[in-house]
Amino acid sequence: MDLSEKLDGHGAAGTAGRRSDAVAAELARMIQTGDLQEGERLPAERELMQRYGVSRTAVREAIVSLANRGFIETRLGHRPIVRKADYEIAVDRVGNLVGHLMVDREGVWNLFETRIFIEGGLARWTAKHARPVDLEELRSALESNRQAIGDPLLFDETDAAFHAVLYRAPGNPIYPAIHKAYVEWLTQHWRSMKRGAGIDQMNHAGHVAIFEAIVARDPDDAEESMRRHLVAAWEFVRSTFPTDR
Amino acid sequence: MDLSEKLDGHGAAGTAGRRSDAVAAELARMIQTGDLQEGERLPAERELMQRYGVSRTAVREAIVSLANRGFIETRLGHRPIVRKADYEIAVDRVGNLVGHLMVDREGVWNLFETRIFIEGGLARWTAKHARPVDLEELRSALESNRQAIGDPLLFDETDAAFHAVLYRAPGNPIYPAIHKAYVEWLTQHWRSMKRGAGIDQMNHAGHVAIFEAIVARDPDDAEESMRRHLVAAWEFVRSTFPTDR
DNA sequence: GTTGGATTTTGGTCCGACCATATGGTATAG
DNA sequence: CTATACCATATGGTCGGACCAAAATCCAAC
Repeated sequence: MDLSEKLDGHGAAGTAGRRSDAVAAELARMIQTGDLQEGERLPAERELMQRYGVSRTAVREAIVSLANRGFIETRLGHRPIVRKADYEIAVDRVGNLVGHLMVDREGVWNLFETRIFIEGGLARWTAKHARPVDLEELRSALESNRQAIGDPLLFDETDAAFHAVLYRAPGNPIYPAIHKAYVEWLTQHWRSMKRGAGIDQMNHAGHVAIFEAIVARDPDDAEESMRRHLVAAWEFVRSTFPTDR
Repeated sequence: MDLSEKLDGHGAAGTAGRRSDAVAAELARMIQTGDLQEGERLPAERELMQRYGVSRTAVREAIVSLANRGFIETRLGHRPIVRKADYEIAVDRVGNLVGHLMVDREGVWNLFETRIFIEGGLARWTAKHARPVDLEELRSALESNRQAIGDPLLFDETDAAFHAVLYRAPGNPIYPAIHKAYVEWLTQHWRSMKRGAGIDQMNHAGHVAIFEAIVARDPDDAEESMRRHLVAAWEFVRSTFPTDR
């Protein structure tokens, strides 16, 4: 097939956009419809150029495009491998796009504010709908967090794990993907904070308050506790910016 | 400069990854640090190949990569233009990554569920913190929506505008970007629904209930009204899937 | 000063070649 | 017979030069 483009000799961009875009679109379609299964190897470049009647250059640029969009994975000396993007990869990619928006206090605040919003809502949701198994997970995560007080690295880890339980509770894979992004994007600011031993105590206390509100099935209290917990955390994050007002 | 890579003759991938990746990384850095300002034109390909000591092929692939990531915008016969990605572009890009997850009912439901979650939270937030000007905007949007009953296209437009007010209210640019994505991603399913005149009536009634709860400053009622409104809408979206259970 | 065509710039494509890595099969050593 | 070293091949990565088409620019004619 010729991509339904009249083979107008070799040379410049035809009347219908870039050749490489046409190839990329065709391959992307095959991936999305399942003609090319996940994990399968893409045809070799030299075969694709014959199949679609374009040069290897065009094929290569199409492959680069697909790779950048996360549809395939390229390794040197190896045929590209089909990789359907999931929510995590997708959200991950947003990160390197808006990285430049995360350099000043306003950009980070915008992100952090959405976190307060979402986790507040999650705390409310969990207080209302959590199953016993969710509560048990939460209790367990809280205990691990308590034991980690004093060990900065371990505390951060168990801290994230505690919040992760809330993101998992609704059973929607989009939430954990968002949580992963929050952790990755905000982690650098978190790390640059010098923090005394008292900070861990305070954060753990926040977790306790959230947990207790949830087991008490008090949505309002759960949301408010979460909000207080995160706003307190923000005070430290914001302190990492020189131009504080 | 030579990208700090020993110019190991022309030929295959050096010891340090692809040449094009190195060029892309360097240009991306220049964009993020502001050495290349928004709207500015990138140097010509033939100049970049000299400046970095690589072939035009490598330069081109680097440019393709940057374009796919949204850092630059390419037009035929035109130098690429620097375009720093904002929240909208970023969220937009997630769409074409997870497009394949939006083909079955489960994927769409996961997305729709997050919409219910977020808009429920927004309704609650607005009921609690809305300024008079927000309420006025909301009232105006509601009136436009009422007048559009019967005109399918206009109704959808005013419907989205009504919800948009809620996304704008917190003053965080991330929320409108998310709303835009919801509208774009779910719009196709929405369109494929044949709907009688009564549906508009029902949806408008839902908006009225939400509005009244907000002006009454009743967060619980606002969230619940929004939830009912969206769950009802979901019933129609789900009907567009053949494998209903 | 404005307009319209010729020239220059610049991106898009093709071709053929070469190198580096990865894979697999084969011959050789144990 | 097994295991290892080695070589042929497949495949991706890079280069250089060439040509085309669209856009931008320049310049002369009006």
